[in-house]
Amino acid sequence: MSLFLSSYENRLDTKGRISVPASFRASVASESFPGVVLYRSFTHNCIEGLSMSRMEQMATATDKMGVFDSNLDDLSAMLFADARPLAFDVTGRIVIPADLLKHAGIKDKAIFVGRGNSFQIWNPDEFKKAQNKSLNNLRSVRPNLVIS
Amino acid sequence: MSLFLSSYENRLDTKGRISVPASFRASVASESFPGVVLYRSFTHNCIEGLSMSRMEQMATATDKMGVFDSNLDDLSAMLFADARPLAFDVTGRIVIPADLLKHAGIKDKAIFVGRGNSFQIWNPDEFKKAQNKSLNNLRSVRPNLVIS
DNA sequence: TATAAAACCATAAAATACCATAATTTAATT
DNA sequence: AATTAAATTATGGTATTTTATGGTTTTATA
Repeated sequence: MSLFLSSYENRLDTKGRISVPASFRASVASESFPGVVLYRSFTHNCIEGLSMSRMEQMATATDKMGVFDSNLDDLSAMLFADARPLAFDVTGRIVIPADLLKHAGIKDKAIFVGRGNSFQIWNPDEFKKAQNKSLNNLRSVRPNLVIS
Repeated sequence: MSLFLSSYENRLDTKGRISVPASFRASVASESFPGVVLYRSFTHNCIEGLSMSRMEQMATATDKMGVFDSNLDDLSAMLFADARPLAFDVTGRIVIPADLLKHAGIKDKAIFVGRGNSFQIWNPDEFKKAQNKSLNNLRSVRPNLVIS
């Protein structure tokens, strides 16, 4: 799976349909499930997005940790229960469920934001605000990302 | 077998019939047994659900762990003794046995909750409570699920 | 023969597939 | 470099299918 990069603002129609950016579609083009998996972010007012194979990796990871880990129980309860597999239609659109839209405060416009191995969907205005906040944090904290 | 994802609230009719969500039916569509296996959860007031092939995997797993682990013996005794294979009818419904319904406190509504490689069936109100609890736990503990 | 279980039939609502067009991007040509 | 042509992408509306759910009839069982 290639990375989700860059940001794209698209419009929702009356049925809640929205085009997934062509480059994001290309990122999951080699997958067996032709679509994406969405769920409500635990930490932000936005929607998280993943490929199905990534979701399957998570299921495998939970298996390995055994049935009786209670923290894991909570995590998978939230994640798998909330996850929505959404297949692309012929033109590359998905219908974002109403409760996800509500969680992210999305009405008629949404911005798809690349996050590498995942992506997010935001209300465009909310995203700008959050991004400014992040930028200010970065300027004061200056965390270090170590490669390899 | 594809993952059980998302949550679906359905109604029980006067005969105790309830539709298994179409997407869950699709998850077991390639199986030789056209239905699911249910048993009472050991940890929650809900019903656990699996595909038949997953049940067979568990049998294999218990075998591997040896015959002389008494805890495991108790576990598998409960599990296999309590498990009910339920075939779908033509429209994709099952009849959940009365003792399982009682254990989960289900009357006329039930919610099917995806758990990745398995699923659960809850009383909708009880599930909301349990999910809120999980969310609070997660926010304080922040467990880390490491992939690969 | 009474009772429960399974098969059968019907329908409203929701989800999905289909078709058409506008806008944008990319490529080709002058 | 500017203009045109072609291809891709985004968007809008409609038609069809699937799904959930209610009820009835038939078959099995005690």
